[in-house]
Amino acid sequence: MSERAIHRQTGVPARKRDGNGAARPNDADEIDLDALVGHAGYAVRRFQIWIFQDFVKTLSEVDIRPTQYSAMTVIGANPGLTQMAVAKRLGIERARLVHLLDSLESRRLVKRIKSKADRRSHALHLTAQGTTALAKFKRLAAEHERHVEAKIGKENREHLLRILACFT
Amino acid sequence: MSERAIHRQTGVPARKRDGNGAARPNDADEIDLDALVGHAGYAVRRFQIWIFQDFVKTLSEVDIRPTQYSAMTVIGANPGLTQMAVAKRLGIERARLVHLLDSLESRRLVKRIKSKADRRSHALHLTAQGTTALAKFKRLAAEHERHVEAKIGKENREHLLRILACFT
DNA sequence: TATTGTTATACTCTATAACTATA
DNA sequence: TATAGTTATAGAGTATAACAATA
Repeated sequence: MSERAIHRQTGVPARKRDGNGAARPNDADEIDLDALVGHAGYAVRRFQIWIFQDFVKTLSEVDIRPTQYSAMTVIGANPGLTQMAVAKRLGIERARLVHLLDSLESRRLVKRIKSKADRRSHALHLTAQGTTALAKFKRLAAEHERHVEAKIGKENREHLLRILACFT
Repeated sequence: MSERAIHRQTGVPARKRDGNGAARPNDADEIDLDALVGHAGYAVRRFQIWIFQDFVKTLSEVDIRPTQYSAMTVIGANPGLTQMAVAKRLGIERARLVHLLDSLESRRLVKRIKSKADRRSHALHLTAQGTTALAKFKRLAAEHERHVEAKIGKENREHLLRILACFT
């Protein structure tokens, strides 16, 4: 056996020459991220992917994704909002919100009511079923939040929320 | 003029009844985010969108997006990496990386070299032109990073990097 | 004229599955 | 049989533009 480091899982040499004159550190923990380590955006993107996947997994039994959850939460707390208001508040394209509400409405979680004051717009409400469901979604989302806490630490999570409060 | 609060920009009444019995706080700063304020994922998502857009805008003159930048940076610092190694290290699907490299290769920024050691794989390198270009991309990315610093503060940015270091 | 909701299009990104050529 | 790269597909998300109904 060579004196060269062997990858723990694959048993493949961690580094070798390929005949093109370049070292090939194809073992993930040896690859230099270079400038990326100083970019907040890179860390945030990786974190966001982790959070997204944990959220989807934790709420998989109710089949609710983050954007659906955020829309229902805002509608639940502010019954009667128009689609424009929800879209602006959450930073979602109004065209995108149409499909999102279509899916929630077809599941009888949300309803659109024609506004009498401005007949162009809809007043958004949770259905009775939607209200019950949202309570469960919130319990599962709180469980997801505990996963975040376990991953980065209680104080770090709270600090993060304070740092990013200006974006909400 | 009514005594009711008027929206600063639109001059539209901030709150009104729509005849469906529900208050409609359709003014963005009056809408209650409810449980969302306690979710790290919501804040992170909003932050990530802001960062993404600022990055794309700051690097628009060179037409480079965050994922392209991260791939070129890693290839530049680790010449000879295989596609699999880059994909795993950056958390990109290997199928997605194919198209990403196609576009970089067609712009003569990156080249694939058939590996002699394992003829299934490619060794990735920057071209001379790619090396020069990456230096400019890095200068612009540093400028973007200063925008982040200006937005959340120097210390908060550094703290954020430390908190999220475990995801890079 | 401007706005709300809608439809449509295009492009990015994520997530798979399957194919090929190699190992 | 397993892996690297590729191709293809589907769904989510982003970014536009245009249209009908209404203001």
